[in-house]
Amino acid sequence: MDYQRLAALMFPQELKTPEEYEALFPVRNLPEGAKITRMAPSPTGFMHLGNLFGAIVDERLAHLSGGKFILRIEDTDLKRQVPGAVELITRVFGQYGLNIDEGVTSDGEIGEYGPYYQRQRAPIYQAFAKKLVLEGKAYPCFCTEQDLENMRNLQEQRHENPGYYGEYAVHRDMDVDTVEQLIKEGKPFVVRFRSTGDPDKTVTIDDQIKGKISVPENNQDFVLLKSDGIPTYHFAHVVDDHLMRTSVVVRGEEWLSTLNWHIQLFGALGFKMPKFAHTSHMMKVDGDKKRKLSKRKDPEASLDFYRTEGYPPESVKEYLMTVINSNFEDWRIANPTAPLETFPFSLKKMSVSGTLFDMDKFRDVSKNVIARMSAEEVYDRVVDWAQEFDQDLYNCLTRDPDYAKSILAIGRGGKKPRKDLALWSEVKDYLSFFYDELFNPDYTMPENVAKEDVARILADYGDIYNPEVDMTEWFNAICQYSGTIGFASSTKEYKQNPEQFRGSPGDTSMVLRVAVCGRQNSPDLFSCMQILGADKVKARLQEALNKLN
RNA sequence: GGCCCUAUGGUCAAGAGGCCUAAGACACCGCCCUUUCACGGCGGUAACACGAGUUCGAAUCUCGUUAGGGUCACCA
Repeated sequence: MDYQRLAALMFPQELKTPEEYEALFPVRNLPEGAKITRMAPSPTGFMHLGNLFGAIVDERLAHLSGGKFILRIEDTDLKRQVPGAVELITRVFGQYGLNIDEGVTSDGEIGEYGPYYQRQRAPIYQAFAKKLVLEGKAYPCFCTEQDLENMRNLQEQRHENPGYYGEYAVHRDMDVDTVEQLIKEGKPFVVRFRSTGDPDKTVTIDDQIKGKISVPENNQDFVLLKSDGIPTYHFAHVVDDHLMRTSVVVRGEEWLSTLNWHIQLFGALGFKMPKFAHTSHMMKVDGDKKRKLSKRKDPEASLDFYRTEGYPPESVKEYLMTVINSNFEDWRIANPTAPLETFPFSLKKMSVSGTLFDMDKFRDVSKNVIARMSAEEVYDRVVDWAQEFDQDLYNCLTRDPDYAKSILAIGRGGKKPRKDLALWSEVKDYLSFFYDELFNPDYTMPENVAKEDVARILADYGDIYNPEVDMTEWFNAICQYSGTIGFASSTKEYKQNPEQFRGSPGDTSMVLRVAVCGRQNSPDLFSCMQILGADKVKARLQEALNKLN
C-alpha cells in the first residue's frame, strides 16, 4: 500500500509536521509535582452543575500543586453551538472565582499553547491524522450516514456488536486508485483509525479516583476527523492534551466507555499518557429511581438556576466541596472562616459512587455561608441580585441603604448568628414588613389570648413604648404592663401558675409582634421596633386595632 | 443485550482484616434555652444489598447473584 500517495490525496493542503508542533509546544518546565489540568466545555449555552464540579477539581488540583489551569473550548460540533455560549462560560468562571492561567478568558486568549478553540486547531489535528495515514494507522472512509445505519440494523439483526470493525470496516483496505477516483468525484470522507486491538485482551489503567480499571482492547475503527476536517472529541482530546502538556485529565465517568480508544490513540501517536481522573456523576431521585442530573428535567442541573434563585456562588462551591472531598465538612467546622482555597483538597478523598443532589443539605450549607457574611456584604449581594431579578425589592433596598443594612444586621455576627437566609430570593419575604409597600399583614393572633385583651394591648401599648430605652428595660415595661391587665408580670410567674393568669408577657409580646410585623415569626421584636421607629410602631398598632373590629 | 463503573442509615459519608457494641454532617423526632422565629445545647430513631469462599477473625479481601448507574454517533 502506498501510504505516501494516500496521504497526499487525503491531505492536499500545506501542513506543518508533527515535529514542528512538538517544538512549538515544548514540554513545560514546571516544578516537580505541578499539575496541568484543563476544563474543556462545549459552547452549548448551558453550564451544568457537573461542569462546575469538574472545574473545581481541575482548578484546585492545578493551583494547589503550583501548576496551570487551562480553559479550552470544545467547539468541534457546529450543530450544538449557541451564540454567546463562550461568554457564558467565562462569566461562570468569573462568578465562581475559578482563575484561568491559560486559554479562553473574557479578555481573549492567553497562554503559549493555543489556540484554545478547537476549530482553530484544525490544521494541527490534520497534521497528526496525516502522520497516522502515512504510518498505515488511519484511512479514509466514504460510508454515508445511510450506509452506517444499514450496517447497524444488520448487526442488530445478527445480534452482533454494533460499530465499524472487522468485516464491517468495508473501506479499511480500499486501494489507492479507488480512493483517488472517489476524491476526484468530490465524495466526502471521514478519517478512521485503523484499530489493531483485540477485544479478547484487556488493558488496565490506574485511575486517580477509581483505581485500577480494566477494559477490553478496542477494535472499533472510530472516526478521527469528520468529513469537514474537524476532529471528533476522541482525537481532539488526545492531540490537545498531549500538545498542551496536560498532566491530569479530569472528566466525567461517561468517558470510561471510550477510554480504550484514547489509550490506543496515545499509543499509536507515540504520546505519553496523562493521568486520568474520572469523576462520578451527580444524581437525582426520579420517582423511585436514581439517575444522572438531567439538563432537560432538572432545573438544579443548570448553573443558571442558582443565579436566578439567588444562591451565592460560594454556597454552590461549598456544597460541591462537601461532595467532592469527604473530609471537607470536618475541616469547615474546624476552620469556620478560612478561605476555601486553604482546604487541602485531595483526589484520594473523592467519592467513587454517584452522589444524590441533596437540596436540604445544600440549603443548610448556604445558610452557613450567608451567616458568615457581614450585613454590608449581604446588602451588596442582595442589591446586585434584586437589580436583575426583583425590581420592587431593589427599589426598597436602595431607597435608604442604611435602613436596609440595619435590618440585615439583626442578629448577625457573634457566636450564634441568625440563619434565616439560604438564598437571596428569600430576602423579600424576610424583611417585607419593614416596607409599607411590601407589608402584607396576617393579623392572626395567638389563640390563647382573649380578643378583648388583644384590643386592650394594642390600644395601650402606643403610650407605653419608649424607643429611648434598651432591650432589658423595653421588655421590663412589657412585663410590668402585662401585670396590670391580669397577665403574669414575668414568664417564670406564669409558668408556675398558668391558670391564675389571662396570659404571659410572651403573649403580650406576641400580640405586639403580630400587629407590628404582621406575622407570628420575626427576628427580635425590640430590634424590629427600633428600626421601624416609634411613629411607625404606633401607626401599625392602630392599623391592627382597626382591623380587629 | 455487550462492555464498564458502583453498592454502609432517608441523603452525603468515615472505615485500608481485630481499634466497630459502625464516626460525623443534613433531614426527622424529643427535651433544654427563649418575648415568637432563627440560632445554640443535649438526646433519640435509623445502615454494612444477598450468598458462598479465604481467615483464628470480614463492613473491609475473592467469586457469584441482585440492584442502580454509565456507554454503545461524522455529540461532547
